[in-house]
Amino acid sequence: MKFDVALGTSVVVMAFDGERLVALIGEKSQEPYKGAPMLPSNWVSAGVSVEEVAKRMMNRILGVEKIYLEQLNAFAKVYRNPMGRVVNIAYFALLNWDVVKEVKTPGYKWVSLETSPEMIFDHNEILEMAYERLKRRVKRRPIGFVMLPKQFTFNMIHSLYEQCLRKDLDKRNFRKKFMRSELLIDTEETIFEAPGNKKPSRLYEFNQQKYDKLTLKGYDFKF
Amino acid sequence: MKFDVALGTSVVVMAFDGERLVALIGEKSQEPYKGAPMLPSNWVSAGVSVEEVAKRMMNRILGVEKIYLEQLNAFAKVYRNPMGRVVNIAYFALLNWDVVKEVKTPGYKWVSLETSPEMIFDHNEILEMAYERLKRRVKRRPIGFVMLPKQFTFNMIHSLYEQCLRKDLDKRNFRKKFMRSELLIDTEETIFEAPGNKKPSRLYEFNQQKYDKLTLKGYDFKF
DNA sequence: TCAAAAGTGTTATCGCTACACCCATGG
DNA sequence: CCATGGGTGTAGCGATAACACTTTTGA
Repeated sequence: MKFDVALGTSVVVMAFDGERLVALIGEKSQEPYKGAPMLPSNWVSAGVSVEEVAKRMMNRILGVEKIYLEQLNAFAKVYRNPMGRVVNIAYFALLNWDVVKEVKTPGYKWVSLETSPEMIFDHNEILEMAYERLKRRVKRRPIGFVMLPKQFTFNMIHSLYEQCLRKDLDKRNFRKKFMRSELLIDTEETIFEAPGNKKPSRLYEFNQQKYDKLTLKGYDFKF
Repeated sequence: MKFDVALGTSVVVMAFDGERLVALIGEKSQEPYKGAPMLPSNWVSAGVSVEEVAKRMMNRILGVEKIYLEQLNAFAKVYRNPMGRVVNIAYFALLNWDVVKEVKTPGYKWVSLETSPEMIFDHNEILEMAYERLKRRVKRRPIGFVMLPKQFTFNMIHSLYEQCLRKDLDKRNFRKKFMRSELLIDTEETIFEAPGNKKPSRLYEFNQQKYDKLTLKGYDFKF
């Protein structure tokens, strides 16, 4: 048994800025390719958990403790990193825009998923896989909510779904489908989504307890 | 950058013996835990591809070249292996029973998925994740066919699906649904599935070309 | 002609899709 | 009172699920 492989982790962090899906991009701090765009990444030393490293990194860059984090894939091609055999266990994270929009560490920035730059190594492939994963997840689990504030309008979740699935969704049918699931709580409160709007929008909350209960009984969310 | 992690791979190999789903189990060849049940596994040295190692291992044990292989997950917990930090990139493979039923290397054997033994480290968790993956895959991709002979009867694919999804499926509805997809070719041939059967069964083939063509046009298989 | 497995149709219900107008409000 | 965005209902269609008998063939 030989210990001759380096371990790293990259995290594709996604959020919804109200208009578009955005992803967090950093830049390489050392040669080679110093300054080149890359996903937020870290080495993982032998004694610590990969997930822990990913979480600490998110905390450092965005100042968040709680985070939706899920393993994406291991990227382990022999020649993916010219420095040697580096196995990258990539994660995919979803965060609430209001909480993370200010970046705490210089060098990182949010970019629209559509216009992400070319990155080092196989990081574009990782980003692509993360988007595909999001697309699938959003259809099968009520996961969109982690990208929205605790209370949100129907328009928010509607356009979030349109962005995730990259297609137009009929407003009425969308509402019906979500309402049928009975996973939303009508808070009876309203806000003006944009300044100057004529009519306020109702605010909803996701009913996590109900979802957990239904899931136990074999319910599966389908969108 | 420190190279202080060992890399290994395990493969969950599954097949359908006509009655049940089966998985390939090996045993540990060295202390500690010599003789203990484990998934087929191998070290991966720094210069070779993980997938390549997995394929070579399958070739050695089962004598197969072509194989349906897909990455399952990276298992990388700090304390998963008492010998040190071992990252295990696990794969999941599906094979045609007729081709693989004879095991070429002593120490390996097929066991029913239902009665799989307790294994070393986190190998039971890996097996469990592979089964869950199969369950999902089988619903969204016509993947069951790789576990069947080129020509198969409706009963075969029917009971394969029942085993994968672990529930009874109505014979008529199942047939209708599959037929509607038009992905099966009726070979016009028949066989007696079991010796002594009174009536022969029709043989079908999966129409891979048609599936590929439909997929390009945005068709998605749903079961 | 009988036993055994293969193969076949119909109906009721449900969810999906497509589509257009009214409502509440602030300016 | 009007302009703007928020919010609502219905009808047709296709998919699903439940259900039992007929056909074929070898023995």
